[in-house]
Amino acid sequence: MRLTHEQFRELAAKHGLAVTHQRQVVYEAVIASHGHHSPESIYAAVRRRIPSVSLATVYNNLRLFIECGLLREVTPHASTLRVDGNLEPHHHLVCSRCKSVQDIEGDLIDLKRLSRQLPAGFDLTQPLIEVFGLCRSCRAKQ
Amino acid sequence: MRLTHEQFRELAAKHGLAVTHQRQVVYEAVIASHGHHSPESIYAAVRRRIPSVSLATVYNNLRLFIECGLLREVTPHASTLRVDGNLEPHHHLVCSRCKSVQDIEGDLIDLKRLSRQLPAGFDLTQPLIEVFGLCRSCRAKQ
DNA sequence: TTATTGAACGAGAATCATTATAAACGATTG
DNA sequence: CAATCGTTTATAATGATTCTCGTTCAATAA
Repeated sequence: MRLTHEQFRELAAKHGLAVTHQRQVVYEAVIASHGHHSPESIYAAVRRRIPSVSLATVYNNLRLFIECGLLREVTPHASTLRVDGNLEPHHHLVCSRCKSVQDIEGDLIDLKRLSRQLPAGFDLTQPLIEVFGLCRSCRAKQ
Repeated sequence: MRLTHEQFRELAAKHGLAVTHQRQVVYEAVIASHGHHSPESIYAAVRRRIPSVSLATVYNNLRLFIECGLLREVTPHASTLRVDGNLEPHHHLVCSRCKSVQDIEGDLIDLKRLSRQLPAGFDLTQPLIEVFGLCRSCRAKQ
């Protein structure tokens, strides 16, 4: 805990973020709970240390941390359902900023190597792969 | 259009779906508009042919088509935000059914080959890759 | 240390996408 | 023709997320 404490102060300084108690605790809650967590579950953890915290504060700080690169977003798609009628094997190139999706053809992946690394029982029925980055126009805007 | 007409009747027969006018038109709207579309935009397209259609019908049928495999879902994550404090390079294995995410290590991808296929201007700042399939427990339930 | 100021916080309202419910409809079968 | 079953419609409900606004706090300089 001491470590993330220091770590957060450094990161905050580097990104010009004010170090508030709430931010510190939100950050520590994410780091302490390994895995991929929802705002609600982080809120629950933070509440144990700051009972008066508000859910909006958790959301605000998670967004802020993601934007600064202190955290990664594990759900980088558009927030509404998208469908694709193309059932041919192809992969997706997703822009982390504007959420646009482009198709790419070709075998990008070494399937043999991948299957060796898969955890037992995971079934790659239709190996759709998505690669994330910045699209041309978002990169230009930066 | 004639083609998707036939195509849909065949697909519907194969999956035991009733062929209703609304379904036909929803399916055709998705296929006709190449790309990755939201329920709202499909609704708009369908309305031009069936002004009385309801948005719920569009949602119902998109879900149905996805479950049957007539369409692919382009937003296969949990519907709530997830964050990850692990900034080390790693990739994700996502279960298309329960939306769980596991980490995998290793260079899965041939970056040289990938960069050759990238459209101009796309920036792979942090090449996070996600591979979709069925996790062990969802496969067991099938 | 204290005063100042802009940023951050908390509470709750508002918004938006999606799903559930119930009534009406339509096709099919007896 | 009546009964039935799945589909559609309209609308209500839900759930996640963002916004608003009054209050409080952290950073900075005196």
